Amino acid sequence: MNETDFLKDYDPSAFQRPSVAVDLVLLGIRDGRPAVLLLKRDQHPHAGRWALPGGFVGIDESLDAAAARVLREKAGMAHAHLEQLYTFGAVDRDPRMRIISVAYLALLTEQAFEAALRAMPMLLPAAIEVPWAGEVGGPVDALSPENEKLALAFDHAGILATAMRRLRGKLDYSDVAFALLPELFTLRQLQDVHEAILGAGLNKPAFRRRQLDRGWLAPTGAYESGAAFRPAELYRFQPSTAD
Amino acid sequence: MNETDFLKDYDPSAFQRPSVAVDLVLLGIRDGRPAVLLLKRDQHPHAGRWALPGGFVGIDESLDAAAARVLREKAGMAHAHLEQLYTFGAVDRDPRMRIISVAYLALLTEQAFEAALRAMPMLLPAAIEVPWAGEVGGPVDALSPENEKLALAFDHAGILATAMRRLRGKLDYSDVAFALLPELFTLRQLQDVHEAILGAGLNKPAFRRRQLDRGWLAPTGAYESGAAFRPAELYRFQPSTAD
DNA sequence: CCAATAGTGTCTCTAAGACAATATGTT
DNA sequence: AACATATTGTCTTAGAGACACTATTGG
Repeated sequence: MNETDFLKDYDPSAFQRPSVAVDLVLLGIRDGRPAVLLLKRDQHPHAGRWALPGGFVGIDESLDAAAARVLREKAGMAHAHLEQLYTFGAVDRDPRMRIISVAYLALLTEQAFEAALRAMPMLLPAAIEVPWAGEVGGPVDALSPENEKLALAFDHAGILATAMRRLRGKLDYSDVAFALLPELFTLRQLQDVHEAILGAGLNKPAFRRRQLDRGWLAPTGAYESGAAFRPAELYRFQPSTAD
Repeated sequence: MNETDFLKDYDPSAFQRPSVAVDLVLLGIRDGRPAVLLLKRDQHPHAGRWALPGGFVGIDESLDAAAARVLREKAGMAHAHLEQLYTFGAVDRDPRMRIISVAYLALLTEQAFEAALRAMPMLLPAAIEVPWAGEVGGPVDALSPENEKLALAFDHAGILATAMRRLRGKLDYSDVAFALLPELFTLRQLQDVHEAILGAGLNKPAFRRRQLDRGWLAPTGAYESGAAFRPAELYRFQPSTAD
């Protein structure tokens, strides 16, 4: 071990430290498409571009706590499914200074998504267009309500692409889909969420079989109302006891 | 936006910053079991416990570059499969000061693992015992060459568990297994790697079929030598062109 | 009864597990 | 030839896709 290494290990405070931030991908389903909530930057750098809501991590605050705080402060939301996504640390990702960003994925129900829009009117709901199939990855586009491509700030387009890849990847082996649905939902709604995330249609009988066999769905005996046709049964998500 | 937020956004340098480090899970297969390279801490805190090799991230160094540097400096290794794992940011994970650690998974071939041991004799090769089945997760143990449980420093046991969960999770849909094998290998060696990571035996004909159907394996026409029985054909990993 | 969607039955096809047979090196 | 493992064949079974059929509600 040379002297520089020793000093680094012994007293890292002698070295310049990067800033650490969290950025949130606030994701929901809107009009049958995945959508994200963005903020317009009004200052340098990237003024006029659209950014993910974020904030610096306090010195006495865990990463998860910082993400929960940003969710509260920037989306007016007390709770949501929140999971760490990836940490972005390119040296020049922010031209002002060295900022390492820990990206989080926040999953919002349709109701929560709309509530956030009402609570924080400066948020823009942007549809996410995922041109690639499967879980392999690639770039994605964020579209304005007028269906125009939005210019994203910093490396946030990459963060968004990472979020979609993660979501597609774990959709069918995990329970994330339920984080996008209300307490009670029909099998059709569950399938709609899957299809929106995957960007592809699914086989109905096979989908039903698989979901019911998984043992996560508890039938309530209640049925949806208001439809002009046969109402569907409402289910509730019941985390498996065996797992 | 209140004044505090404004100041944070405008001048984060006015706030205390955490230190950022990378920690590496140097993982290979040894004696048919997953193994990791550890360093004994000789100083406070956690003196006497075993830690993952790590180092602070330089102010002009990307996270990936920092991980590659630690790989070079602490394992004497120029190249290895290196992927970001997860970022650990509990406030009290290091009693000295606030240190956020970006964990990386480094996959080493058996030859590279032994070469690292020769180049850096203070590294200890510890077998990893994974008591849980499948990809669900849970704690793991690190065993000394004498098969005694090792006390790990900081939250490194959690990092190790995360590494094993990640590895098991992506083993059969990704090409990570090949990062643990030499240039040329037999199907039995490939299966051995899978079985070591999964901690379970696999059906031989089914394994062969699946691997060959995937299209990643290029037969070389050459055969292994030195065995006291029928030699197996050697294959080479050929990244798929279609993907 | 009609429209529209919920929910089910059935056939086919693919892929995995189980098990065993055949192939081919060394000694 | 005996041995040990490589490689292949085949049977069975589980699960997905395709497609069509029945069920139920409002009008």
